[in-house]
Amino acid sequence: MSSSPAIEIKDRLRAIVQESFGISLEDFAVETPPKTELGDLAFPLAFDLAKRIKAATGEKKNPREIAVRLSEELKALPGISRVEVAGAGYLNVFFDRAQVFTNLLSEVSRPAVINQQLGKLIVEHTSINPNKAAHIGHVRNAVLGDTTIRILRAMGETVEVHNYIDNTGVQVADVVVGFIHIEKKSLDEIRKLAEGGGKFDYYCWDLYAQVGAWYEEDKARLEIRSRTLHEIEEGGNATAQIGEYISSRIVDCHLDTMSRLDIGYDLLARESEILHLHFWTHAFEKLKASGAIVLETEGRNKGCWVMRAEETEENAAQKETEHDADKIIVRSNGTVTYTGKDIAYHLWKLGKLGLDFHYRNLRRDHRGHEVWVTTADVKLAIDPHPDFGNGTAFLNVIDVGQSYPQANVKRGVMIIDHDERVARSAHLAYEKVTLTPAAAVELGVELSESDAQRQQIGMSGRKGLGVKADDLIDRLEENALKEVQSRHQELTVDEQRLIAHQIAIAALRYFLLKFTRTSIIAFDFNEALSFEGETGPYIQYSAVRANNIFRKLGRRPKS
RNA sequence: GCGCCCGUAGCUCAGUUGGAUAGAGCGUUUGGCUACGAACCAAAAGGUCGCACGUUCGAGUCGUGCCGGGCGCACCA
Repeated sequence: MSSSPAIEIKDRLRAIVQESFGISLEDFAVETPPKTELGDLAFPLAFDLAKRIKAATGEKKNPREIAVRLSEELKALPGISRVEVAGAGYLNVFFDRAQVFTNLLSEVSRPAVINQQLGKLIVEHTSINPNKAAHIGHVRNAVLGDTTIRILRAMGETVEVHNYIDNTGVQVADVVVGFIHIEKKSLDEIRKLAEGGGKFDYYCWDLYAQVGAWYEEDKARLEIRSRTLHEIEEGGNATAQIGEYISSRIVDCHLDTMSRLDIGYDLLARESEILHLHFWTHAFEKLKASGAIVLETEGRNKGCWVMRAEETEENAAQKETEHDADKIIVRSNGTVTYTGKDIAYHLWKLGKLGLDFHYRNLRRDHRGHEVWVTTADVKLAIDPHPDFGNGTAFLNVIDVGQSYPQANVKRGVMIIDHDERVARSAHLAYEKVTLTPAAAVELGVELSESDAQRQQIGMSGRKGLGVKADDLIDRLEENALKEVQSRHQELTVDEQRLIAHQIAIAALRYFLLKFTRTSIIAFDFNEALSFEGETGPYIQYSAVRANNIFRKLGRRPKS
């Protein structure tokens, strides 16, 4: 058997059906019978065939008869010990288990094929605002992205991993405001603080929450925010320097946190470069030339360049009424919205922009892999560098709340160049991680009466409410270390720590993946810290035991 | 108002293109470490798959309409 027994049998069945009934099948169902006595695989195919034969010829066929005929043809296939027809027409297959197992074993130990069917995929994940420590919700993003990448690579695909750094956004501006206007610190003082050994990302976490409260006290202070943001966007001034320094240090912290989880990146693409290297100017021309955006000369959006909502029959009638889904790309004051900047970035990702970043090395990560970062400064640029961008599709791991802007980004890119590479690009959406009231209390949060009644409480960076990633990993490692020490006193402390670390990250990664992407995870400490039952450590335990069995057999599968 | 997501055992969740008696973990109860590692295993109890109608030989799964919870629909990102 070549690939998997199920696929082999399916192929054979497809051929039999074509030959015997003249019907060409697409994919069809395989299932596991409810009891092992009924077989290893079951095909409810005969029901479907009966229906199709009746539709085509009007002839009524008994599903059971069809199943019997299929079973006789199928018996000869190697790896099958027998085939039975059960119930009203199920086709149940029994494996020659020894042979199937042996084949599977050699299959598993074979190296991954080089597939490359999809060209170079660009997967963007993590993309945390560089103004405070990463929390558990950010880790859900990173783990989902990293695992997707591992699966694609295991399938032989080529993947380039991006982490988008929004270093010129409002969130960075807020922390800059905190340092300058609340703490009255100079760049040197901030530098001293960041390099002083404490956790700078934790410091900013608290400061960011303070800034939120500070604005609340006096709304007039919001003027300071927009002025600060403007200076950061423009660059080349003292405020921008502070912003640059803070966001870079926080990115370091994020990379350290992600390294603990064995997550790495190829390229950090920074928003400041998208601005300063005029990516937008080029994208703007393309958007205009393709007719993707139009300048409104009247109405509410007068003076803006907008991407018109897709006209469907349903909304055509509503077009004139109050709700209008047109997306503004350029504001009437001439500045670009985030959607516009993201369209420019995505055109670059697919090699459709006609411009490139400059690049420099940032660091080697925990695996010794070189991480690159974009730069606008030619003097800092390192050449040669890997060929970034020019992907054949992009996959963006971004929370589901951004489905609407993400859809607009894809649509904008699609209008400029309508090809299948864009069509198969996608927003990999996931839901957020919230806190159970119990978890919030454990974090020392005082709950209002209405909050205590709720099933879940949203994390809020602005309020400083959330489970920091490093704290959680620390707790997991401590718990795991206790367990390891109680079982393996013969190991050195370093060995114990290494094992505890591996167990801890398995627990966390598995915990974040075991839920459907689109379901909200209400974070519970007990559940997340558990090593028993349906957990990562249980899978590790199973793998270790299986390996020990192979070792005792005198051979082991390559992992 | 429009759109999206969620609703399945006491709790947290699986359930692939519609298929046989709706599953797992946690928790509860019972039993098991001189056998392949007890971070485990064996077993018991536990269900109006939110509600209703429809399509189908067959619906947790598809359609329509409701109910409950959450989130989008900015000249924010």
